[in-house]
Amino acid sequence: MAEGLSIGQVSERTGLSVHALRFYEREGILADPVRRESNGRRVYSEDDVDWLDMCIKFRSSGMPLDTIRRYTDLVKQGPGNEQERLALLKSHQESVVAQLEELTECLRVITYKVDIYTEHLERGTAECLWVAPSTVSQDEAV
Amino acid sequence: MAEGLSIGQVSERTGLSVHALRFYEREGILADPVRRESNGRRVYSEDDVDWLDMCIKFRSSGMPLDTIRRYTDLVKQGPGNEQERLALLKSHQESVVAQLEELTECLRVITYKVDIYTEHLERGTAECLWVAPSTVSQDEAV
DNA sequence: CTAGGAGCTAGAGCGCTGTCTAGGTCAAGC
DNA sequence: GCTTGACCTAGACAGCGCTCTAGCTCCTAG
Repeated sequence: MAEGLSIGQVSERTGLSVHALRFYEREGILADPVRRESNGRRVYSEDDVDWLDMCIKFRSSGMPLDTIRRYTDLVKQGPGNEQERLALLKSHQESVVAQLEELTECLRVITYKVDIYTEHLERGTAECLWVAPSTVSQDEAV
Repeated sequence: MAEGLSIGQVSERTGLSVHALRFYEREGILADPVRRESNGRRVYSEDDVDWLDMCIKFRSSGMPLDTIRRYTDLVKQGPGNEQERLALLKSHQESVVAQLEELTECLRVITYKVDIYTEHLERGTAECLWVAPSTVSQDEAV
């Protein structure tokens, strides 16, 4: 907070492109409308960076910008709507748990296939034709 | 395989829309070009459904259609490229593991926030102004 | 004989999330 | 004075993954 950060610095620190940073601001995803220098350049605070980091977590767990904006609005409105914030967070939490379950199941299937191919290749090193050409679909219908 | 399935039946069983099924076929995502009845209608086999189920697993773990098509092509080519198939599967497997890690970290953060709000609300049931309006940003810079 | 319903193709359109361009300002360094 | 580089705005464009429409063919039931 001592001096404030330029958009370029924030881009480096968050990993978001400067384009994305301006885009997020237009989309109302930033807590405040972002302070400006006299010349119109954006000045970000450490708090802004923290907020962005949280938004990145939201995004990368599949929360749409729309929902992030709704959450941002709730926070902007100030105290009194904690119930709503909590509801939003909880619902996203559930969605993340569901995603984790689905991903885990996908991983199970993929790992099964990886194991099968690994085994096949270990066995038939020299000639890969361990299986008759006509049985390819069965091979793949694992 | 006794009689074969119509696109509508496959849609029901896989959860993909008929639009999506035709789209996937155009995109070369199906093992074979899908048999047709004399009148041009698609006839799917159980194997096709199995293949689609696997594609759904791929998709829902973030594999782009492009990559699914590459994998499909490898299988279409028949035996001899198992190394490549395995490489593709392994790389996707890694990506899924990475996603799981990221999601887990997101969940950690979100759960932390959920817990904080829950605690706050349990404490200050009556008046929600347990925190001064000016400290909202700190509140949110968790 | 007619209406519905399922299917077909080709291709347009859409929602989301950015990314990039054009055209400009400003400040610092050579 | 001139270049360079970071920044600005408004708005066009892009990629992905479908989704939908138009206009058609069939088949079946009433």
